Amino acid sequence: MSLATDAADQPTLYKRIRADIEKRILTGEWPPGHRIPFEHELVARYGCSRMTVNKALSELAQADLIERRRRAGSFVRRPQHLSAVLKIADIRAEITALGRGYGYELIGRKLRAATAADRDRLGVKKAGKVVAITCRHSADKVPFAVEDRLIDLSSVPDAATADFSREPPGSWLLHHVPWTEAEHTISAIVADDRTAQALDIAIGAPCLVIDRYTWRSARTITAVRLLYPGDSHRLVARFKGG
Amino acid sequence: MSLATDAADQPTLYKRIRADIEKRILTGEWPPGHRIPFEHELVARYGCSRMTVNKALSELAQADLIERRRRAGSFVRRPQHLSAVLKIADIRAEITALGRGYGYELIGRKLRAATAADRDRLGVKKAGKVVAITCRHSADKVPFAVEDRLIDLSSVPDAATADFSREPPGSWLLHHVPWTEAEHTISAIVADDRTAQALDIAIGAPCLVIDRYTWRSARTITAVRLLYPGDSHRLVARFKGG
DNA sequence: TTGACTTATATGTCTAGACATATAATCGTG
DNA sequence: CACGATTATATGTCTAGACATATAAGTCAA
Repeated sequence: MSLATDAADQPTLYKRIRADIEKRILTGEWPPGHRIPFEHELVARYGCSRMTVNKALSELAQADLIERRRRAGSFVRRPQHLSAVLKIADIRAEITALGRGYGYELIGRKLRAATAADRDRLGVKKAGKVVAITCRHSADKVPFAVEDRLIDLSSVPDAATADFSREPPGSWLLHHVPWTEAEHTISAIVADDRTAQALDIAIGAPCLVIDRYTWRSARTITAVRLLYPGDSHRLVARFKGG
Repeated sequence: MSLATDAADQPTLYKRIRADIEKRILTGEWPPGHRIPFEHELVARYGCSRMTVNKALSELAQADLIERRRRAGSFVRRPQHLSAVLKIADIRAEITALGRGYGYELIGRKLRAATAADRDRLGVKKAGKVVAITCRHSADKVPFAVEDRLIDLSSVPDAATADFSREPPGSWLLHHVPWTEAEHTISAIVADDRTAQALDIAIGAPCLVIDRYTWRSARTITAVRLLYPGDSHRLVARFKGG
């Protein structure tokens, strides 16, 4: 997101092209919806090959600054305001990567015909069976997060027989089911009786909540709610422009 | 971020390569620090040109999943754990985009020599003056968030004379100061007396907290803490694989 | 042992083409 | 005029090279 355009900072051509366009977008000179020049126009303007321009535009597209449409051109996207993007990952990998000892406990597992609440939560009209799983993840024996998950068995039949007493469902799903879309919601709640006990915190203590829904081409796979102790666990992200 | 590797879903080669590597990273098969195969090895394995492999790896690097080092190779990055990436944007634009009426109130503004706490919060050794701003954003007259901000005047001298009684400091900064790096931390707290009053919620009610630090090439620009009512406001992100 | 120099190598960027593909725009027909 | 078929075009992907550049690793001298 650098605004610099001088050759000293942007030695390479494609970065300069990218930065030039980015600047016009960020300053509002090219508002959302504005069509940016066609590749062949930029090729002419910068006197380079199409691949160089394409690399610049592809990166802007990957960063969601522009949207590219075949035959139509490339357009400035509406800014994603305060949208949060959480990389999908399973908690086991997260804790292990922190160099802490990972612990897992299956608290409950139920296989049942989907109730109205289940269908609502999964966002499906009619559902057959679902698996409901509650489990706890800990780091160095300290409760790290509690997980409350629903898996749609019509999308993932194998989940009916998977052994979740040893492997966390998140890890299992990541290995067995590819996903194409996910949605995250972050919010905050105060711990109720059950949550407080599971996380070993006081009733009324703040909790960070992440709700994640995962789809595979319009089929719901799973809905999961993760509860973290809000005053100890923090989600940190650092990112760079340029 | 799809994990699919079948040709039906991943028609193009570079996406398949990217997905294959991503899967190994996300499942933990290739842990942080692991060196992924060299470009020429992937070229041999997939039987394609180097540019195709390079495009796959470049995108993974842009997504911060891997780090590329000349002469050394490409390495799996430490996951930003459950890292949250919040696109920088100001609340005014966010509320307006939701189609709701934006309201703004400056609660307090102080220009002062930086105290020890200020320096600590801004992460600077010695600082001259700072501006401390407290304000409230509302959507359709309902409190949306309270903002508590510190601006380093040695980095942004103009902020001393800016009129924050009408324009929110976030919007002002976005228009006046380019940033190169930002860090976000998300956590949860329960509302204290002052927060509860500002957000018109009960004391002890959950609040979502976003702390944001912004730099411009190693110079701290601003530190801001945003408090949202945790049970009403939600940060949502939807993203796609592929 | 240490520091300076050299070399090998993996990535970084770029080219001038190619064919594929989605789709906006046009044309033709009922 | 409405609607289906055709065409033109911008992007999507890919190739087989090229030279640049940062740097890990090895070499050699003080």
